[in-house]
Amino acid sequence: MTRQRALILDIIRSDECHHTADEIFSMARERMPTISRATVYNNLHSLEAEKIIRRISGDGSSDRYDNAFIPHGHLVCIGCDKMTDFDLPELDREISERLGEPIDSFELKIRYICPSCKAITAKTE
Amino acid sequence: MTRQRALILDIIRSDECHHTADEIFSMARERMPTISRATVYNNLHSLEAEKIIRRISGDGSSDRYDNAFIPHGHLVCIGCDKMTDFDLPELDREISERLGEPIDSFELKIRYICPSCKAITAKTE
DNA sequence: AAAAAAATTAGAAAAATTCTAAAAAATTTT
DNA sequence: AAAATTTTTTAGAATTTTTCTAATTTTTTT
Repeated sequence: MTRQRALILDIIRSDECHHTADEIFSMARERMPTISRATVYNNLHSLEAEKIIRRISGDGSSDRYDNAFIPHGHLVCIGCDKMTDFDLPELDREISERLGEPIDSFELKIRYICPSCKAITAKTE
Repeated sequence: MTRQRALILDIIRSDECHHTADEIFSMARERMPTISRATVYNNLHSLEAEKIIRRISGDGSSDRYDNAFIPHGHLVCIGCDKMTDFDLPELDREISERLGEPIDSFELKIRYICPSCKAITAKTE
């Protein structure tokens, strides 16, 4: 556990949003101006491999990183692109039952129109 | 519907595997040597927007494209990286019930150890 | 058939990620 | 605690992936 690794982990943990590698790099730079981009990528990979954080595939854009706690999915609004967590405490059990095999992990992304975008659409029509 | 667009769609439809944009470009080149990379990307984007095909976020690597028929998830083996389809005909209804909102679409990736990798692991131990 | 609109092309540009080799930091051994 | 070893970091180059641009071609409309 190096200072760089601790910093990267702290950035991911102290913020409920899911940041891209580049955002994490920029935020890390503010607190440690010599940190290298490669270090950020290296640590994101190793932290992911150790299941300390989770990678969320970017919908088109870059991947994002998430604090890996309880299993949950992600709601992505097709209007404003905002991403929010969606609790799914039973889904991993349900999947492995349906599959008949134990699973390692899952990633679920749900595209929908968020309440505030829905309100805007309703007003315009 | 141009010849290029038809070719790209045919490549995606005539193969059960899920290819990356670059693979689709290479396959398209074999059949139409003048087709441009930008055309492949443009068409993949528009076909996705029209919901004729689906994009599957790449687990680390490039995104892949899939024939968008019935809702299904993807099994990805953490041993050999192979990706297979996994039928989930009810999941979109279940999600929108749990969410209390209609959804546009979902993408589910399940990481597990496939039967053949499991057999190899069992043998080695 | 001419005009307008849309799509394609090739290549440049941008963005995202990985690689490399040297230096620094951390860990282990003596 | 010093030396040796291993691991990590650094900076920047290189690679990979995707997007953009402006000119051309194709398609559609008038």
